Amino acid sequence: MSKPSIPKGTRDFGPEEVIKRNYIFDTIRSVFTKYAYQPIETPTMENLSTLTGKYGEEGDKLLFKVLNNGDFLSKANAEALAEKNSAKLVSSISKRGLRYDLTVPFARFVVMHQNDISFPFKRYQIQRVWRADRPQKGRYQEFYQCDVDVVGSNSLMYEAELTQIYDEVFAALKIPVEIKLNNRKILAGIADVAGISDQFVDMTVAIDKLDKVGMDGVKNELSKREIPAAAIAKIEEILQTTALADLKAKLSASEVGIKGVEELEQVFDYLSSSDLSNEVQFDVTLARGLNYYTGCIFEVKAKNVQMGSIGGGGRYDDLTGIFGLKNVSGVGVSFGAERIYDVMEELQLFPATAADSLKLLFIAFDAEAHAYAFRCLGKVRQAGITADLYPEPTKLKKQMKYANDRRAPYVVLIGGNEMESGLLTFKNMESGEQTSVDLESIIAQLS
RNA sequence: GUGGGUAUAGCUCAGUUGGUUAGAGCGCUGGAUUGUGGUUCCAGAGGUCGCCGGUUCAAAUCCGGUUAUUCACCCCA
Repeated sequence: MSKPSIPKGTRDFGPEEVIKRNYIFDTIRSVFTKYAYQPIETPTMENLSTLTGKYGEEGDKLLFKVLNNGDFLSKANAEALAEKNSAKLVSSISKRGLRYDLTVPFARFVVMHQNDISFPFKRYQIQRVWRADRPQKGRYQEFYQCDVDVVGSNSLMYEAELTQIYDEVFAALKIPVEIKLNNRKILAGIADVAGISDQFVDMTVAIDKLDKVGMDGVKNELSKREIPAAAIAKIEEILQTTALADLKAKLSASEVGIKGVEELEQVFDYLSSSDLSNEVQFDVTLARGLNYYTGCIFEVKAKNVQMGSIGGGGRYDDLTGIFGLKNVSGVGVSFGAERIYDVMEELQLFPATAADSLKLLFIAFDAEAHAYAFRCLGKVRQAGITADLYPEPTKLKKQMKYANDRRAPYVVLIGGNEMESGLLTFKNMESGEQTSVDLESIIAQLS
């Protein structure tokens, strides 16, 4: 007999974990709702054509494809099959794939329902996504994303609003964080000033690693990507800048760079009067790998913990363009629920929840008492108390052990004496004390 | 896609230069206690040593392959 298992990169969640995870999702959801974002859900599967080509060449490889139903092989591309060319074969045997993120399905959703949507459209979405990546610590093939986006407005008010959302969620979860802001236009300005506009992407990929490899590592990466030494020196100089005002002077030669600085200034202006619990700061070294971002970019890091970012996002000017709807700007951020969970576990921030899973367990000595206990159980539940009855009047030891394992704080024991007198044996599992009281006073005590 | 680690009881893991009947802790079952759990004591059940092959008188142990899993890199949340 082989042991059962689950696919690589997937996980089971026990009751305790689900309760904790729901605590995170509920907190996030309640903040989203307060800021007037609306929930949507999209299918687990999308048409493969919706997904392919949206995440780069690398991303296409990481898409989970769903095999067509029926006799899919008879319809397969014979040539590709003979060549054993998987990439070429895929389109003829798979027309669907699993969701890779929530942003692309959202763009598809907006385009499909554009006539039913009032813009600006503010939506949030908390669903699972799948990636056929090699799993490693904190990275899975199946995981949740919590996205909140607004499309159909260029207003920088939303950058400020999303910053407030980040601040409020992490304050509610009691995780001290650092919220970092930057603007892709500033990065474009840097490339401009350094004279390497055509190597902009290479530059951002290198800068993005600053946290991990340090300034020397970035310089190394830059020269490996064939960026001239003079440009590297210029980039290094600008990356030392911490104040937005200083940066403006250094980027004066670049129109787009100035624009980026001004945008950020306006965002900070919006935020100036708001009461934030966490540090929000400009960080010129923040780059973010994703290339569809065109304006402000966000990243959140937990303080006092060794952990990558637990949230990120940015503005994208033409998200829906690939699906045929031009000139719709969007801005959104994402919460890394799995990492937030790990951080909260490490900092022991989860509230005690075990008690509500079972408050009172009835234990019966014989069949007659069991029927009696079942009637009591109904009354207790009617009073809104989370209660249960052990399913058979078996040995006390076994029933008590179950109460203990479930961490029930109270137990009611019912046998002949109790049925005769109407006074039930009510036991406090923590102190071990027990008293003889009627059902009504038990209900009164636990309500 | 690239590179490394690991695989022994339900779980976490020991297991000597290759040598009788492969161990521990936890968990499980029973008992001490026929109306009392969490503590304690006693007893018991539970293993194709991932799989296939090779070396050897002899393999959990050495070698090759294979599968699973895990960590790191690329990339990403």
